[in-house]
Amino acid sequence: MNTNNPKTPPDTKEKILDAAEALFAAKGFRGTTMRAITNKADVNLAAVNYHFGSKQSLLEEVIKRRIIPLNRIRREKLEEVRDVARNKGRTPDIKDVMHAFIEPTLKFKDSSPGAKNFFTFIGCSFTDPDATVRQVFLKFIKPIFQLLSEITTEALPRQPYEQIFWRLMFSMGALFHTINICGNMKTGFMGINCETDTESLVNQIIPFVTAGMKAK
Amino acid sequence: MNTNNPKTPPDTKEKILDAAEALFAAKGFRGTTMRAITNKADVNLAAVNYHFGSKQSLLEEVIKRRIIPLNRIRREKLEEVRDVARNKGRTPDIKDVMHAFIEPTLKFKDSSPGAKNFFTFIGCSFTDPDATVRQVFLKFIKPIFQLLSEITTEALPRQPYEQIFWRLMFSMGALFHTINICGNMKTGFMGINCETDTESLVNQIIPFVTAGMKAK
DNA sequence: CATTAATTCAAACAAATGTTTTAATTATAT
DNA sequence: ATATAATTAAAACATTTGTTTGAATTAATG
Repeated sequence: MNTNNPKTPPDTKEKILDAAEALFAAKGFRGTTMRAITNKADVNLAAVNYHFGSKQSLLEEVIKRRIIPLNRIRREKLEEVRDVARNKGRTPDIKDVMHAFIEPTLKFKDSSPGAKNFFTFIGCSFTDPDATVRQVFLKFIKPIFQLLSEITTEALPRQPYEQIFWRLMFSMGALFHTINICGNMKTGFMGINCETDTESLVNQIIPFVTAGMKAK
Repeated sequence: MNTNNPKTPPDTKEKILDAAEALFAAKGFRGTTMRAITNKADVNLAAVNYHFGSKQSLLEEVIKRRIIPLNRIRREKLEEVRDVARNKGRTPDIKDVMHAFIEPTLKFKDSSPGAKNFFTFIGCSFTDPDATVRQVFLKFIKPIFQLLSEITTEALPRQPYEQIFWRLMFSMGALFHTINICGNMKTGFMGINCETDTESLVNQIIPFVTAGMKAK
């Protein structure tokens, strides 16, 4: 058995994960067939069931592989903002809070070639009509969103929780929609080249959501 | 032939449209089978192919039926904001522009029982990984988005178009995400009852996107 | 080297899919 | 009422789906 031996060339398991990730991003979970995955990965059709058990289990592994490190980064950045503020005896700046969540999320796209596909997949999955996909994502997003909403509450102590909740939802909507546009409409949309580089995209979205969170 | 005779009880075509709409919203286009549609509509399996030709054509009819009247309302409201401003020799207020687009969109949900399902379907379709669904929606949304972006440019003449474009994207993201949450997470999410009434939802989102559009 | 375990492979499986067909039924019009 | 068109119905069709099987092959172990 080859459990991540760094010497050998791309594992069968890894080849499958990469292929599935790319196809899920392009065609969705339901739209991706086992045959498409195994063809792209250049492995036998039975390999997915042999190594992962089922298509559903493969989905979970595809998601886990990227979301766990991504969530660790987001958690670190969020906690840093909170701790720095606490040490100064202040409330966190909402702009820093938004930045701590959004920047690593968008930057994540550039971290590796496969991450870009995953990034696209995230974008559609949060609103996937198929509960199968949505629930797997929600399971991983819920705790980090919990932390985000706690720190946001500290940053905006005068706003009622319901308002904070909805404004965070609006911000997440803006973020996920952006992620999705980058993934799906590269060919341009309404006369704009959507291939804007990540840096300037962050610089666009942060002022928008910050102003939105502070509104009125 | 019964082409919308108001006397007869629900047409077969209409029963199919209603059933398909509800199922597309709940399970997505790919996740909905012809058998599920015809069972729910209580018609014969062959009825969809007889009346609509194919599943794909049915999809287009489901979308057209609601999006055309919805777009007419949005267009009217947007043009009114533009014309009122012009008659006063002023630039439109961005808050009014946002309101003209968002309010009828959200209110549309309450216009009829079926509209609520369609509403949910809109939410997922804009980010559907399946190009089939996305393209049908884009075809209908593009002209109205064009108008929105023109009037927004009049309202914010000092912002570069690229910035306006992205901020509109963020606003659309917030809106679609909200639509989707209302459709899919009725059971509550993060300790908040997402069944907020439309009126207060509008009152939440308008200040958010308005502040975002004006930021800096 | 021999033996055992792990992996790959081609083929087949059962279930589900959108669509078509052909006959029965219902409505419409002359 | 009769002929004609429109609709419904049950069954079958050809594909495609995820999964399983059992033999062949490769790698690991003694």
